[in-house]
Amino acid sequence: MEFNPEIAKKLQVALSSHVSTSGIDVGSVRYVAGLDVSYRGSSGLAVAALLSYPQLDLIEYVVVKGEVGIPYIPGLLAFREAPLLIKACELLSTKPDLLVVDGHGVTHPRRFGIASHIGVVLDTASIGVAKSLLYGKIVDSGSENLVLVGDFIGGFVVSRGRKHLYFSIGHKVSLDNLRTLSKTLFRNHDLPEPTYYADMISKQVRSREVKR
DNA sequence: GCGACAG
DNA sequence: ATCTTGTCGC
Repeated sequence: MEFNPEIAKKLQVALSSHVSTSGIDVGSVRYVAGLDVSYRGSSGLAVAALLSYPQLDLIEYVVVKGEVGIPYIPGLLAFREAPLLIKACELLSTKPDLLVVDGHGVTHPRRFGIASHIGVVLDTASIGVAKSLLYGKIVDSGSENLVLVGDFIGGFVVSRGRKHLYFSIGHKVSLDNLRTLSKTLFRNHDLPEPTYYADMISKQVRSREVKR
């Protein structure tokens, strides 16, 4: 059976009802996983980097390689990347209390971006961190640039270095949780530490394979 | 119909 | 995301 974009969209609409925006206790979070994928043609390399929280030290990482048969279609990114990322996540020896995903959560046309998708599938709290806006309207509240999806606040913009990062609610996370995380997930880079590690490891493994 | 469009 | 060297700036 081939990939059907229209059916995929209906699936997102249906699954979006499972997203929870009620908060967790960030104070009890001990492990955070950063998720990212790099490519070499149609070969995807997914990385799940596990870090301690709030120390943010790298504890372990899992790399999963596989052929990606679905093309990138704005709004349907999860169908291309989530399968490999979920596998990598499940192979971690310790279950993360929070997932930091490359991309958006509820700031999505059907309120079900890849961060929400993975969070719901793994029944784990998650947030999305994207480098550009996909959907929603930016509104300056005076203290922050919020991302509105309809009349719902799905996230906000974080200025880090010279770039803007779009933090969004994924699953089982509240706006206040997101605010706390946006201030405690950074260390010495422009990206949240979990994302930085996942991204770094992914590209490192990829270039290491090109040489052999 | 036109433009926008995560990675 | 990826193709790609050096270079400008904090």
